[in-house]
This record gives sequence, structure tokens and C-alpha cells, in this order.
Amino acid sequence: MPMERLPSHASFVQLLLSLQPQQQAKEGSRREPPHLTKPRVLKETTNTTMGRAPCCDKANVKKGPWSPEEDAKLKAYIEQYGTGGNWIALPQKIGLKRCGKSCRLRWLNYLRPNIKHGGFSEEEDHIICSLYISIGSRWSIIAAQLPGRTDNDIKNYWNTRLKKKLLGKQRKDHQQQARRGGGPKQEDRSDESGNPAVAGEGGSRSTYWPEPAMPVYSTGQPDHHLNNNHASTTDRLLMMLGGRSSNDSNASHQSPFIPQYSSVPLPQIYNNSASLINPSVNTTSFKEAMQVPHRFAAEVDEMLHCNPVKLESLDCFYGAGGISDEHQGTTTSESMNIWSEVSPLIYPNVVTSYQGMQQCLFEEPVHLGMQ
DNA sequence: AATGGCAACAACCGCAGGGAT
DNA sequence: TATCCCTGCGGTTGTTGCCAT
Repeated sequence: MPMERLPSHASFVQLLLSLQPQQQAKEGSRREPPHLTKPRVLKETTNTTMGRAPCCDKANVKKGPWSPEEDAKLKAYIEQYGTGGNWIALPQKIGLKRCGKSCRLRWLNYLRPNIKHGGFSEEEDHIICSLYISIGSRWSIIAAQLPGRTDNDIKNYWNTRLKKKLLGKQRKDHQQQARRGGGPKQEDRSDESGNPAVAGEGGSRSTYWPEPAMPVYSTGQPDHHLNNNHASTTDRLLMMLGGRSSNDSNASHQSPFIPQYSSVPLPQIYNNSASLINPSVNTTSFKEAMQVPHRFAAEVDEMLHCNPVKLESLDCFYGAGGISDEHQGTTTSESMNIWSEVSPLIYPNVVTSYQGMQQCLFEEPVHLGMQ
């Protein structure tokens, strides 16, 4: 029985509301990477007297890729009887020498009906990016917005492709800039658009970010800062993430994100988005839920500092040609067509978050340390 | 043809949350 | 209330296949 893949607004809000406690727990117990603590040993001997009891008998459990026979067994059983609410006991019933968790994962990520693999569309790319910006690496929530996609799939896709698209473009720009000793130039764009092969899925391992397809966000209010043509994309990203503008004389080369997260009541930013998604939502909980993970901030920070000057490749997060750039033009309307088909859960969330941040910046500078 | 490097994907691991007892 | 057990999640590693040399 496949899970509900298209949650309603209410259920999505519920999901968001459930984020914070988990996040706090995660942050509080962020552990060292396995390679720093202990090697990933295939534990043949398990200590049953200390620590956590193993979920299954590791010695009698098969690991590695699933065979077609195993797949068939598992699928046939679940389709006929369901999981029975107990994954641990399931492999024994079927006669599979697999861990229950492994069975669950195999079913959810591969055998479950209506699963899509590979071939992520540009729309899906942007949905993933948008949600990643909004909520960080909450892959299960992101997956819930992409019918047929699994969190594992999306996670892999992000780690292997999307992230590299950004980083790869950053490096390219950085190199070009180093060669010229100047800032971003118009020919950068024409070079990309004139070379469609590099953006194709097939082949290129040094792909560039595809042509932006996000809508231009209308803030519905005077936007002194963002309508300033001198406002760099860097500034926009910094503000979007709750940091400060690089035009701020106090801006330093330190991470613009992490200190702010630790000291700024960032969730205030999300007031508007909460009420927009569901007016009845408890905004306090929502605000708490929408805290951006520190790890995400650090990651974006790393991207930024790869090339602290030029961030045009991240324009996809804001809209074609930027939010208020003069040359938004036709690309914007085209992208609007694409985005009109996207789940309304996603776009308003990002847009209103952005709005809220602007508001926060202009109305409550004290919260951003801009006093 | 052989080989090394890399990318993509599948799968595993450990932790935290939450329900059941 | 405390404890146990299961599930869900995110991070990470292992495996496979492709490509360049």
C-alpha cells in the first residue's frame, strides 16, 4: 500500500510543524562522520550485553544488492498481506535472509508501486532547490512534494548532481573571473546559453546550472534594497538566508550565516509564510519549525566562499535574471508557465519566506545585528 | 585492451521519536 | 513514569559502470 505522496496543505503544514523537535535533536546530537569515529565495520560479532541491541542477527543476514528473487518474494508478500506493521518480523515470514530495515528500504525506495527513477525534470530540480533553501536537507518532506520520488533518490540526486551544478558553475565563474581580474560579465550568460550541451543530463559531468526557470518574486511592497540595481546576487542570497548584505559595512569575511543563526530570531521571518500556507496554523510552532539547519547554512556558506564575488549561478533561486534585475524579460514569463504547474505548496513558501526576510531586514534591523 | 578515476546509484548504519506495555 | 521496540530519517559508504588515458 503506497504512502500518500501528495499531502494536502494541512498535512504539509503538519509536516513542517513536526520539524523542529527533530531538528533540535539532530543538532544536539550531531555525531562525527563514521570515518572519524570508527570504520564502517561489518560487525560479525555483536556485543549483546552492552549498548543497543541489534535489530536483527547480523551474522545470518545477507547484505548488498538485492536479487530479483528476493525482490519478487518481498513484493509478492507485501502486495498480498501488507507489511503487517512489523518490518522486523517480515523477512522471517517470507524466508528472506535480510534485515527488516533493509526490506523496508527496498520496498520504499524500489519495489513500491509508482516509483520513478532518474530523469529528473527541470521543474523537479527547481522544486528540490526551492525546498532545500526553505527547509534544508529534509529529504522526506521534499520527497512528499514530488510524486513518485523517494527521499533517497532525491538525496542522491542532490548530492551527486544538483549540488555539483552549483559548485561547478561557481568554479567556472571563479576561473573566468581570475583570468579577467574582473566581475561577472554578460558574455558569461551568452556562453552558457550558446552551449546547450553542457546543461544536458546526458553526459556532461561538468554541467552548468540550467537556464533559470523560477518566477520573479513580487514582494508587493516597496523594495528599496532589492530594486537597487547595484544589489548583488550575493546580497540577495545572504538576505534570503537571513544574513546581512555584503554592502553592510560591518560585513566580514566570516561566515555570514552561522553567527546570525545563533543570535538572530530568524523564525520571525516566516510569519508571513505560515499564515499564507494555512491561516489557522500556529505561527509560533511554524516559526520554530522553519529554522534553517546550521549544516545547510554552512554548506551554502562554503559555496559562497568558493567565489564570494559572483553568485549569478544561484539566480535560479530567485528568478530569471534575478529578482529585480532590469533584464528579466521573456525568460521570466516562460518560467512562470513552468511554475504555474508546480505544487502551490512550494512556491508560496519560498516567496513568502523571502518577503518575510525583507520585512525583517527593513523593519527589524536590530534582529540582524544591523544597528 | 588494460587500467585508473570518477559519477551515479543502491544500500547500510546509527540515532531519535513515538507508540505500546 | 519508565522501558522496550519499531519506524522513519539523514548521513555515509559500497558497488557498478562509464569514460579518459
